[in-house]
Amino acid sequence: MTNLFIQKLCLRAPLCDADVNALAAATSRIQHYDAGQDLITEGSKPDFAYIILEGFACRYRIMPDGSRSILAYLVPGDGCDLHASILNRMVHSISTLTPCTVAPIPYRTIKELAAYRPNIYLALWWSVLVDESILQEWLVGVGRRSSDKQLAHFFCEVLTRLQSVGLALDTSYRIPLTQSELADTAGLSHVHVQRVLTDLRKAKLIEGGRKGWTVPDLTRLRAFSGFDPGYLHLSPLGENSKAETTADLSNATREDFLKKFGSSDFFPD
Amino acid sequence: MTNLFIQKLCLRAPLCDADVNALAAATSRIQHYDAGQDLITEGSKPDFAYIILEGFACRYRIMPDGSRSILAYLVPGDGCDLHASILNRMVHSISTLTPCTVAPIPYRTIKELAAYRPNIYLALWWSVLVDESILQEWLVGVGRRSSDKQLAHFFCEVLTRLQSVGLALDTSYRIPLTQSELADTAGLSHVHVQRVLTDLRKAKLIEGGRKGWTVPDLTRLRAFSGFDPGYLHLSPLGENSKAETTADLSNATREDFLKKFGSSDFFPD
DNA sequence: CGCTCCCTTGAAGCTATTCAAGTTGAGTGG
DNA sequence: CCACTCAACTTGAATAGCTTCAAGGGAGCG
Repeated sequence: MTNLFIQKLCLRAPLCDADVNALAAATSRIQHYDAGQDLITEGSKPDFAYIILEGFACRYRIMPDGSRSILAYLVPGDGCDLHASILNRMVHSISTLTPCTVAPIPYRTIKELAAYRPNIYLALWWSVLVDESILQEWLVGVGRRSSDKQLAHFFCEVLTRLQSVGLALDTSYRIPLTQSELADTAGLSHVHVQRVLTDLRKAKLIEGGRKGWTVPDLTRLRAFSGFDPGYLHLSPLGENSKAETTADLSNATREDFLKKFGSSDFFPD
Repeated sequence: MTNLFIQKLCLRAPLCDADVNALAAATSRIQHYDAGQDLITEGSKPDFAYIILEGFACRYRIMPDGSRSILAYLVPGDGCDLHASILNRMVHSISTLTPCTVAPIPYRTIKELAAYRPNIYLALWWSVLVDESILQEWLVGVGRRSSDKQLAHFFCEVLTRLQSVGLALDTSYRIPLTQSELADTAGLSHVHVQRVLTDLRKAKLIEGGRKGWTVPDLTRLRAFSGFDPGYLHLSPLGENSKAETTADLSNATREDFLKKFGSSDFFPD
C-alpha cells in the first residue's frame, strides 16, 4: 500500500517498512475536490496539510489590483505547506487547477511522524528545501530569462518533476494549464504568453493548447531553455559526484545513515 | 554574551539560558571578510554554515550569459544555508557586499543543536520558513509589481528586517547597496534602476545614493509600495492577530520597541 | 594626479502591455 | 442533433516600459 507521496519521499530518504506504513496510515483518508476550489485560503491558519495524490494545484497570491501571481505548482505526490503550522498564518492561498484527490493530514500527525521517525523527518526537510530551491529558480527565471526560455524552462521543470514520481514517462503526458495560468506563473500578460507559445509551437518545442500541453522532445526543450535539473535535487542519496566532505548524508550508505540518524536519542520528545 | 543571531532566534522561539549559551559557544569563533568575497561558491558542498554578525551579504546566481541574479540578502543576525547539508550541493553562491564579520559553524554543530535543543530546532525551522516566505514575496514583486513599487517594497523589507534585530531604529541607517545590486535584485537593468531611483528621490521617498540609501519616512514608503510585513512573520509566537502584526515595529519608537522585545525573559542574557 | 567604480544622461529600438474585437471548441439544454 | 453559452484562445494596433549602446561626470583612493 503506497502512493505517489510516499514514493516521492522514498527518493529522498531511506524509508523502512514501518515508515512507509506510518505514512500510508496518515494518508489513508482521502477527499475529492473539483477544479478551481481553494484548499487553503490566505489569512487562515489551517489544521491540516494536504497531500496531492491526483491532479494539479497551485499556490497563489492575489495582488491589490486584482492580478494573480502563481508561486508554485503542486503535482501528484507533492504536499503543501507540511511545515506551515510553525508560522503564524498563511500569506497565500492554494487552489486546485484540475479535479484533485487529496489526503488531508492533521499537523499533529506530521509533527509526530517527524519526531518519532527520523527518516520521515529527513524526507520532509528535503521537500521543504527543494520547494525553496524551485522558488529560487523561478525568481531567476522571472528576473533574468527571456520569456520564451522561461516558459520552456517551466515546462521542463514540471515534466521532470512528474517523471520523478513515475508520471509523464512518455511524451504524451498532458500538462493541464491554461495560458492565463502560465502568464501568472511567468509574470507576463496572457496575450504575450499566447504569442510566445505560438512561437514555441512553430519551433516544434511544444504541442497542444487549451489546457493540455505536451512536449514532443524533452531533450530539445531542455537544450533550448538551458534547463539543468540540479536544483530539483532529485538524485538519490548516495549518488554524489563531489568529493567527500564532513557534512553527512549525501555520500552515506544506508548503514552509515541509519547509524547516524536512526538512534532514538536524536529526536528527543 | 549574545549577538544579533541569537537575538533573532529569540524572537522566534522561547530560548532558555542553556540554549543561548550553546548558541553563543557555537558562534564564538569569528572571521572577517572584505567586501566582494565569496563565502560559499556554487557547486561546492561546504562544511560550514555562516552567520553574518556585521555587514551585508547576498545569495546570487550567475546566468550563462554572464548576468547576475540576486536571490536574497543576508543582514546582521542572518544565517546562510543553515540547513544546506541535507542537499547535495549548492546551486548558488554567497558573497559579501560590504566588509563582514561572520561566525562559521560546522554543520555537525548545527545538527547537534537542533537535535538536543528543541527550541533551537524550532527557531531554525522558523528561519528557513521565513526565508522561503521572503522568496515568495520577491517572486510576486518581480512578476506583478511596477518597478518603482518593487524597489520601494524592497527597501521597506530590508529596513524592517534590520529593525527586528534592533538596527535601523532611526531613519539614518544607511543601506549599503549599489544601483547594480538593486538592479540584479529586481531583475531590471542598472540604467532603468537609476531612473526609477531618481524618481523615488524626487518624491522624497528615499535619499542618498552611491552605496548608501536612507529612508526619511518609512511609513510613507510602506504606503507607497503596499508593504505588509506579515510575510516576515516577525511577531513572537502566540501573538498572531493581523492587526497587531501590521502595527508592530514600523512606527514604533525605540521605547515601544524595547518594551515589546527587550523584556528580559524574551532576551535571556 | 590619475585610476576605478559608481552614477548619470540621451537616443534608438525592442519587448511586453493594454484595449478591443474576433474565433474556436467543449459542454448544455432544447 | 443543433443552437446556445462560456471559457480559452487568437489577432491587430497603439503605446508604455524597459533595455541597450554610448558617452560623460563625480567621488574616493593610492
